[in-house]
Amino acid sequence: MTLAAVQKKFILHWGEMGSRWGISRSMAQMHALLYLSAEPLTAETIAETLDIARSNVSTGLKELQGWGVVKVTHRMGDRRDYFESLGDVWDMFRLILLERKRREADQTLTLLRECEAEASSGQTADPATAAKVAAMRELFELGCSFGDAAGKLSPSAMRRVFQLGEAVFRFTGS
Amino acid sequence: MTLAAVQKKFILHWGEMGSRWGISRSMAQMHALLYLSAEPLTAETIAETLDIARSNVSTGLKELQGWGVVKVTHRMGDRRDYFESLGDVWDMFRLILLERKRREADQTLTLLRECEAEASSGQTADPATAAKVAAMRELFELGCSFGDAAGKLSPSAMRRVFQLGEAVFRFTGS
DNA sequence: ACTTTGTTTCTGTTTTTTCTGAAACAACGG
DNA sequence: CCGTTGTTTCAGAAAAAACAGAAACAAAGT
Repeated sequence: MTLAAVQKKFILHWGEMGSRWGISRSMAQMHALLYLSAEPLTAETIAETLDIARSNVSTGLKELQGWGVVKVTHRMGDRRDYFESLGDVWDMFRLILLERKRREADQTLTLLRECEAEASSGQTADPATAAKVAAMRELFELGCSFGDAAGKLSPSAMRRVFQLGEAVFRFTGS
Repeated sequence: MTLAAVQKKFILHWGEMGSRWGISRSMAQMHALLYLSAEPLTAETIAETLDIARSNVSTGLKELQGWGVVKVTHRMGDRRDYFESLGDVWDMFRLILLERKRREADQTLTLLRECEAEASSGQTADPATAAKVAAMRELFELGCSFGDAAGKLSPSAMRRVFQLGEAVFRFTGS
């Protein structure tokens, strides 16, 4: 499989972005490739096209499936797994948002609650600490529930929220 | 300077979270320490407290100032720089959001526009690619302007948006 | 002007993360 | 039940990032 210049550019940038956000470069590249591809690809094809180890592809694909952004399909008379990305960008965005919240924000919120309890009851820390921790806890609490609500939106509803943009905030402010 | 158990816990977790989001562990720890601290600290104190190299602290503080979340202050009769974090979590959130958008999303948007132009005019790529790139470009476009709008909100307004949560989306859906 | 105090830059080291290739494993058809 | 085809696991290698310490640099007081 040969990539056009545009496709290469897109895939490389996607890989770069991934690595800045704590997602391994090759995994992000696989995702980009599958997203651009008109039809599902085999792990073998992906490995050849991106020139990365077969095993690495296998691991990455498993991980991408864990995020919910890649699915397996099959063809009649072909035992191989074919992989395809979600087609809808808004759906992908939604899934990544939710998953990331679940893995990181929820866990942080739990810890912040523990800290808050310790800080307010404990004698060791100064009172300022307790207040700071509480403020942070509130931010994460509100952020988590906001994220949950956003994650329930349909792709079209989410798109509309983004489109309205400032208008949404004007509504809130009034 | 000695840290209470709660403070250590908070700082270590913050460092961990940072590294998952592409921010170096030590920088995130410095930020956490300054956030918790009731008063501004010198670079020296930070280095001792967190047990990291003085030079590393210097670099990290510069970077944190670049993000706008840390400021320098001074004391009468003391030549040293004292560093303090922003006190308001919403303000910090806002700044990080904006800065991250500026550094990553804007740059991606530019690239996507280039790709879109190449994909639609060029002959090399299949038509599916052009459509996929265009959809992604739209997502980033709307996301960027939404981010800009959100970044203009005052801390209290932002807090209100988060609090309203689902209600905001119901408004949008109607 | 020089010394003291404080900050930054830079190079090499360490640590962490990512990736590879081989070997183990699984499933299916003949 | 064995060979073929495909996937996964794992230990070690490679790459990237983060970090330490020394040396250079800056500024201010004396």
